[in-house]
Amino acid sequence: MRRKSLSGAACPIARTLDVIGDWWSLLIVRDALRGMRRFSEFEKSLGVSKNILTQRLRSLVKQGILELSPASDGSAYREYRLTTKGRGLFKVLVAMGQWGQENVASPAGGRVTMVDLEHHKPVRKLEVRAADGRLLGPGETMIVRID
Amino acid sequence: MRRKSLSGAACPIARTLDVIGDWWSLLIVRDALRGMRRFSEFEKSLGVSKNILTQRLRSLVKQGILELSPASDGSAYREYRLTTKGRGLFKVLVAMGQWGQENVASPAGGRVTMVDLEHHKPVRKLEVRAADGRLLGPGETMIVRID
DNA sequence: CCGTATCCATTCCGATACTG
DNA sequence: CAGTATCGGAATGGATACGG
Repeated sequence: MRRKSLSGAACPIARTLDVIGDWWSLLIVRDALRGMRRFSEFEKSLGVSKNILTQRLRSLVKQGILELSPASDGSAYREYRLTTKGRGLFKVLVAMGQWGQENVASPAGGRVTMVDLEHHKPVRKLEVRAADGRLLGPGETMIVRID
Repeated sequence: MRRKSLSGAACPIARTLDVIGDWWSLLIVRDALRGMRRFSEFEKSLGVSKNILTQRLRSLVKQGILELSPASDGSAYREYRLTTKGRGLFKVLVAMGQWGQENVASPAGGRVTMVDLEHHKPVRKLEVRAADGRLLGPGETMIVRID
């Protein structure tokens, strides 16, 4: 039988996995966040076959994570651009990247520890204070969203 | 042919997906973070068939995300407990949960906006100040790790 | 209760050839 | 360049029966 759909799950994590919980989607979003927009760019970066890439791109467009627009360089082709919804996955990718760097052996190095999601670039210095006024110290970790 | 392995990828996101980028692993980790430890608990919660669950649990143990220990209640069976490495995925799950709540229609409500990873519980009030001294305001979002 | 073993359907993925 | 069409192998997932 086929895989159960999680789209109606009460848990938002399950619903997220239902949308981007496959092998390629998040990697496509990662590349899109890096600025890739063209079919051939994704194809070369991922080393995925054309038919699979077509499937995944179509699915991401359908989900409202990517959208198609005319090419910006005047060529006859279209581009895949992230929507606001798609850019929201940046946080998920940052978390996965950090975990991977800390927990899965890598052939190379590099670290990003703080990221300003509004401007999509690293933050060098940041002061974080807890509710009781205490200043957070080295080693402490948080995910923060300002409301 | 078979799926390419991403285990040697330079990108830590790809390496992470190589470890937990399948349909069930993150949901098992989610349940483990909620306190589940027994085979039957996962089985009931996920509605997954026994053979698949066996496979996934074995894989997670092999990856060092779960570990087996004797049952704490005196029964003859074993428990699956998260390792430190496994608990590190908490951040990934929080990010996915937030994205799902904001971007995928749900049958129910509920929100968690700030989480203290050290104590694994929500934070009610938090003040965040950028490098230039500016106080972050409503709507701004960051992922922060104190170094 | 905690799996293992088997079977089957579906899906995924890669390779290749082809088209406008 | 950007796909579409088709193929086959492999992995995935579900159901069920069985065993310690």
